[in-house]
Amino acid sequence: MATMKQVAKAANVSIATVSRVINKTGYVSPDLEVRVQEAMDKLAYLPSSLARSLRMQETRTIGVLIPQLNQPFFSTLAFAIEKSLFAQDYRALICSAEEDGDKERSYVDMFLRQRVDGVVVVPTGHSSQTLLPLMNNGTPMVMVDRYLKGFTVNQVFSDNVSGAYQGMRHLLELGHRRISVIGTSHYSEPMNDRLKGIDRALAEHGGDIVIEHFMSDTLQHFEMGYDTAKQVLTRDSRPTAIFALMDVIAIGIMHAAAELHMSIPHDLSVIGFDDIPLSSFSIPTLTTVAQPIYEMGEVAAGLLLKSFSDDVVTVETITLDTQLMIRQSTASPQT
Amino acid sequence: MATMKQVAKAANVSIATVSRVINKTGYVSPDLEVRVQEAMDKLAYLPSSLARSLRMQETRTIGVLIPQLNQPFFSTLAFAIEKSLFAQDYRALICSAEEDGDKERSYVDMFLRQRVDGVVVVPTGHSSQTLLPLMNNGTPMVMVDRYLKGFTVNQVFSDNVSGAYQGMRHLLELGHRRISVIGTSHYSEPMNDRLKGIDRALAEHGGDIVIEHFMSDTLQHFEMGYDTAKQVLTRDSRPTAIFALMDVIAIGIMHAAAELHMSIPHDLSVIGFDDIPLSSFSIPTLTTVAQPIYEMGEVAAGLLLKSFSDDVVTVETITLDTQLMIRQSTASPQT
DNA sequence: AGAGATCAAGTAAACGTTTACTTGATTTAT
DNA sequence: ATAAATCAAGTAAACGTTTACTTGATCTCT
Repeated sequence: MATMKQVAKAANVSIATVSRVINKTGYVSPDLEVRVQEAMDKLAYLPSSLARSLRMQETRTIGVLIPQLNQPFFSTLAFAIEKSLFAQDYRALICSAEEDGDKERSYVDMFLRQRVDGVVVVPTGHSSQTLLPLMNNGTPMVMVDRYLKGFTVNQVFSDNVSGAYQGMRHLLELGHRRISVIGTSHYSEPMNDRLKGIDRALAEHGGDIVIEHFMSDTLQHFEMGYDTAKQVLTRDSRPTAIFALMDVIAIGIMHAAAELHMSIPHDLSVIGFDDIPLSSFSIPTLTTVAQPIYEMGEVAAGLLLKSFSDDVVTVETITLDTQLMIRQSTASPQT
Repeated sequence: MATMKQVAKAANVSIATVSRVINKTGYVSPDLEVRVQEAMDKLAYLPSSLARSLRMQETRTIGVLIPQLNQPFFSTLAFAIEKSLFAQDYRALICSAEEDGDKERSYVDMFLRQRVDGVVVVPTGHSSQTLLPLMNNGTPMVMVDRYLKGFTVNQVFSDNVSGAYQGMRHLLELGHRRISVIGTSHYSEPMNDRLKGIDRALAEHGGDIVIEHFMSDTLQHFEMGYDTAKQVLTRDSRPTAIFALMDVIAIGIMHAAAELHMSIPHDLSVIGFDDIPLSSFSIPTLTTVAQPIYEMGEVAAGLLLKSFSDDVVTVETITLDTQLMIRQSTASPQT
């Protein structure tokens, strides 16, 4: 790749003039301008972001750290963030920690070395230590989906408590009294909130509900739902409904039910959480609590970019609404 | 973030010594070394990749350009590439062109500005023009999955022809004679190869087969399969089997069949292509032609990195084997 | 003991930009 | 007509590294 110096020589001007043409900073006479443009075209010149970033002390790059990219919810989120950032002429460095604290830590290091202007992070939650270097460095940060106590940063969540509450109410209103909850213990704050919402619905309803929780920490969630459901559904007193704390888990559950020749929703109701695209195309379609995934990404990106222009440091927590999507996988239990 | 100069001052040595400690290049006496280490720890110093890249004329960054990240096949591929690169201490700049030539072009520009050391690309195929700047710049490149005529670069494919051939033979051996093929026309080279494999199986079999192709170019593939299947399955003479050229399409097809109260594989056989994780968990599980997605990513990354160390420029084309995964969605047709 | 070799550590140039400052020509005002 | 103001374009410093080259002390050998 050519350099500015070479362009300057080809156009027979100084490098300052070339820079001014590129960035439209300062007046350049028309004839010089065309000479510079022609030289750039001829040399297929594109300015070095490297040199520019070094000089400007700004990289226009944002670190995006996700716990697990091979999961529809997170890949959609990352994708939404990248898209929003790109539209504002920022790059995204998308990384997957794979629920591994060490990997997370090493990506944080990488962000610092790359001198990213900010980060959007969904913490693994393995340890709040891993993100501390970013805080100490004063790197602007937005946390999405999961939160970490002791970090006062911008945050974007969906309303997990109210979402789970709605979902549970739906099951209770259908008449279910024996219900299992299957979730993941991986960094459990949003999971805890969902359990909290479930508890609230139970408390409100009162009485005679038999409920059991199964929290596992397998990484492959299809399988996790499958394995747990197999176990739960082959016992003596099986539940009439299962609340899966993630859609991918629900898919695994439905698969297990099919294998056991149980028909959904006739023999078993299943409700999920997230509303990944697949949920509208599973068989049967999945009743679920929709998170506004795309919007979460957009809001997170917006919040971060806004914090760049703000001169005072403000910390915001934005909670987005969830929505119950009633589809085919839930019905009243057989009596 | 502190700079090397500040570390040098804190340790009371020259910046050259600091650099030598960091990179373990050249002998530094033990006492100086600990002083430098302590200074770095105290200042939480991490070297600037920016400055280092500028000076070294190497960024250890690879551009990864994918046509559509919100698709399991591609996101898995991107993920595999990132993982392989990271293990070799290279960063990945993952971008999704969303099957849009302009977006692809603008990411190519970004790669050049960022001075990436190489690229791994699955072209949208909208125009070979978009990738030309990379070629002209001499950026090392590996193409995966889709190919572009006129580009002599390293390539990694799976054997689409043979895969589709195997898939089609499977259907024919089961006794299907009326078969529909549903695929996407989006950059169609791999799709064409799959059709070629299908044709070969037909030719070999001879005679009485009724086959129809439906190639669409919708971006949301679940819906595409759904819409097309709805149309195909409600006609007078419906096929007894559908070959979906991608698993995501097959999912949509199965959903349409369910809505039409057709049982799979009893009333309709469906076979897919790709073997995304979901295929083992759909109901019924999906017979499909497996591409070694993860391996494709690893091989592509390896090929690129190898080309860095090679002094002579060689061009390799690696074709990986596909494998027929027979699951529940295919059976002999009712007679 | 003294010359040459060895080598630890420092100095400074270079990577490719941006931009404050300088320069010298042209315009404006008296 | 001349001094001041304006302004287009150029010069050079700075961003934070790496590394060729320099320096000066210590070691080795006769």
